[in-house]
Amino acid sequence: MDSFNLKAKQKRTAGQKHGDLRIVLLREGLSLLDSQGVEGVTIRAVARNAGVAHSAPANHFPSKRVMLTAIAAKIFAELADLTIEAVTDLADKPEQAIQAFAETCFQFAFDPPNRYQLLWQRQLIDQDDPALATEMDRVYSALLSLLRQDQVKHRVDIETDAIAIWSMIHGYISMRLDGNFVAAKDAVTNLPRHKAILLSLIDGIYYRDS
Amino acid sequence: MDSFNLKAKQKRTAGQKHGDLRIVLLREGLSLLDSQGVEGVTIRAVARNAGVAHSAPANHFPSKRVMLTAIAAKIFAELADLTIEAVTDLADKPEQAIQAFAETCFQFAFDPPNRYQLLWQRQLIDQDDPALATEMDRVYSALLSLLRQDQVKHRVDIETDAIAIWSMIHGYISMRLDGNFVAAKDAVTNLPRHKAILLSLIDGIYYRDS
DNA sequence: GTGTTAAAATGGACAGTGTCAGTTTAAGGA
DNA sequence: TCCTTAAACTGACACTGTCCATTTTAACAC
Repeated sequence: MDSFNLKAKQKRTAGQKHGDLRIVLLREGLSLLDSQGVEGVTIRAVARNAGVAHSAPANHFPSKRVMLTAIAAKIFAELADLTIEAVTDLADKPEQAIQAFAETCFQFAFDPPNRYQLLWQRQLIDQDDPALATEMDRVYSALLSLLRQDQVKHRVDIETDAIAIWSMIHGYISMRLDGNFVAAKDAVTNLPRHKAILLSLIDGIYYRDS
Repeated sequence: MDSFNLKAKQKRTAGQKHGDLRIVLLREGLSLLDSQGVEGVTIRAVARNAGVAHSAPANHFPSKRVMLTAIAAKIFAELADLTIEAVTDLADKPEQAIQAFAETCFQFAFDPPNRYQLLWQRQLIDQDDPALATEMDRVYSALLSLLRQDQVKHRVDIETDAIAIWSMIHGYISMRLDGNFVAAKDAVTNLPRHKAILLSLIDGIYYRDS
């Protein structure tokens, strides 16, 4: 009933009913993504769940594409935070760092299973969006700097190694999310398959020419 | 004007105006996929291009999903033919065979760029469709039998190696098609990057423990 | 030839979508 | 107190996939 409420009021610009509809819309969009998949995230459904008119989101997102891009940026930011944290303090153990990086991506992609897929749907989001690109670069840079820090003589370009690692991680996740692979253990190593597939690649990178 | 025409007529069932609208629809659908991407493939657009009413396709495909699945099966069949042909006569040269298999996938995915993507859109097609699954298995089996034929002692399960190879191929293609990677040459080997990324993996598979 | 029949093609309708236009509401500054 | 302006509203539009009743069409039995 005093300065606190006053401040809150002062932050609201003219015409606003919610404190900040944009934040509410992003939250409801993410909720719909988790519960119904990306096709459940319609402008009108988001507006319904937020309790506003079907055209209210247009004031905050000029198109559905922009709204989905904003949701994807949030998801990317979370992935970037997790991967960067996972490889911290593993700079001198590149093989472990690669495994930790990959493991983080796997867990992130499989746990709430609809989020990861949105990140790569070019028809739905604008991958040139600056906010999105920044977060995407943070993930890729984490992997790249991890390879730069170690002392191994790379037979191919460091960027090629990074692309190889990322391609395998992303490819395996994509196939799993599409339902083409199932979670399984490798028959020889008894490791979960997502760990086992990295073995050959890491061997190829770190033990070649030896 | 004789038995040949008669046979053609006898094949047509009652009510048909086109010789076989189903085939025409699949052709127009593929054409729209190539020219406008998967979002251009609407039932009504396919019907328009085929010169029939918007509801005519319903007689041949009970839903859009089924129609897209049929298109995807055609695409998969072509990929299967190409990959199987590519590894023929390379049974005793597994490394070359992997490269040939991968190269075929790359070319197929990049040349008309919209076809490959449809194959993995679970929201759009039914990957449990028998016709589709059969063609999908032909591709995977080509890779799997290629690994089974050679005499290398695998440190991991053969299926794990197959999944690793396929994950990398599929992951790289996906990222390229999404616009996240660009065609480039590896700075060290001077190979196209899509060839270079396979090097580490093949090294890891065929030269480990040596 | 003449009906009969059943598949195929038709036009119309429906709910849902993204987007746009015009209108109303409400907060903050003059 | 009035005015400005951003936000939210109602309503409409074209488009989509899907369903419906109807009509057309070609093969078959007689």
